[in-house]
Amino acid sequence: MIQNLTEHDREHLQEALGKSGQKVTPQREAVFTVLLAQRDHPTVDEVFQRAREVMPGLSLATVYNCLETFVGCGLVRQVNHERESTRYCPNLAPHAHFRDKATGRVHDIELPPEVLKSLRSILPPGFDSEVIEISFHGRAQSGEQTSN
Amino acid sequence: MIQNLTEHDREHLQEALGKSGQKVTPQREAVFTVLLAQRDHPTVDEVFQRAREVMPGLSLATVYNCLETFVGCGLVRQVNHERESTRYCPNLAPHAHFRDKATGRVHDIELPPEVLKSLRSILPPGFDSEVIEISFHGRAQSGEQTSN
DNA sequence: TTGCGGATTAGACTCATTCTAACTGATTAG
DNA sequence: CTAATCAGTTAGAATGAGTCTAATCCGCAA
Repeated sequence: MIQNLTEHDREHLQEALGKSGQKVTPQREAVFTVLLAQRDHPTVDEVFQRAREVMPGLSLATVYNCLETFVGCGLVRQVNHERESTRYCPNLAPHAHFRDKATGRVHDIELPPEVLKSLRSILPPGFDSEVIEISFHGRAQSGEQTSN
Repeated sequence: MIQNLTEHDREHLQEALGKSGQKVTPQREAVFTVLLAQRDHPTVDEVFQRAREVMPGLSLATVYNCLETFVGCGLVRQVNHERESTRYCPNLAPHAHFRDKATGRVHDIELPPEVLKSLRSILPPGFDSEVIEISFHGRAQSGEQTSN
């Protein structure tokens, strides 16, 4: 189920962590592996359950720590929808999120550069934004897949 | 500080509540008044504090109830930023939100129809969205006001 | 006057997240 | 080699926004 990291992914992990003076640990590797293995925007708890299959001693606190670390060094994005539990997403390309009302599932929606640009353009002068979050909420015809 | 509702606002409240078979109560009036008096995206707790000045017996649970009711009948919008406490906004025109990193304050950003349209257009067929939330996070030069 | 139903209330409860303090294990300094 | 250090990990306690529950209130209809 959960593959090991490819050489490429491991390097990616190591480089990103290294840049902010942090190390690859077995726990971080396990959590990162889980994120890449199934890109369905898991919650912390889901990551925890999945990672435990591979590393039974892993603690929830560590999963929180790892995910926070990854967010800090730009390896993954947080996805929030209203007050539901935070989800995590290893897709770094600019994209929006669509939450399906019926299933609760989250889909990535590609965000073309020109749309992103037009969004940035609505900010009045003096406002400088680093992060834009766009989330749709509605219904997807069942079977729609934008898993990515 | 907290004015009474104008005749117009009271009618607005009554009509919106009435449409979903609910009544104007003193508590709902107080909470609505607070929302209109200071459009700074207050949290539930802030609404609670402010409304209490005018109606000391008011309970927190009621504030939660009122706000939920208002959201339900389209009188106000919820504003969420990451996992911070939910804020409430009586601005019904389509707009985005900008959260100032430094102050935590939330500003409304006008959303021109064509930008909204271009956003909708990125949804693949089969995705049908009722709600779009757009939030910026960054710095506003101090003094910037988009209070509205 | 009684009964009904929606609204309100205080306080208990939930649950995601954060905090704390102890522990581990690798690396460095003496 | 031994000790000190330090990042990382861990279990469990603490936090806090939000929800639930059960009792009460209140306006209205029978």
